[in-house]
Amino acid sequence: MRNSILPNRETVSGDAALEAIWHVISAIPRGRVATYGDVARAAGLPGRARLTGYALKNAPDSLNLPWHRVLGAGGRVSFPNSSPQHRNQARLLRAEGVAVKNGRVPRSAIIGVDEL
DNA sequence: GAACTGACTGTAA
DNA sequence: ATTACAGCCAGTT
Repeated sequence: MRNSILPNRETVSGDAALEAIWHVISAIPRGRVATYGDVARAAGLPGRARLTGYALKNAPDSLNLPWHRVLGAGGRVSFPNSSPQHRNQARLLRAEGVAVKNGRVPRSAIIGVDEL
């Protein structure tokens, strides 16, 4: 069912999964980061790292989601090094005390599933 | 329903 | 370290 009854939603289907993902991301403490895979796993969606990306892209701004705290595996920024998005993310992370070095963050800043 | 796409990941060259 | 490639699973076309 493609939520055709929902009035103000724009064709969102995996609502539960997206909400779970958003919830996990919102729970990431300031100054820390998590990986897509770990977020998905913590949301009860093992193996759906990509879905995490989808959820993030599709996330409404009204949620004020800390999207910048979500990085690729090994604490890598999932955007091209020269991309404005990448720079923005790095800036936001540094603003909360996370050292971003060449699109990378220290392992110590990355938190595991159990801490999510 | 097949094919394409992706804010992913891990392995190999 | 970089690039390629193959799994991966859902959502979109």
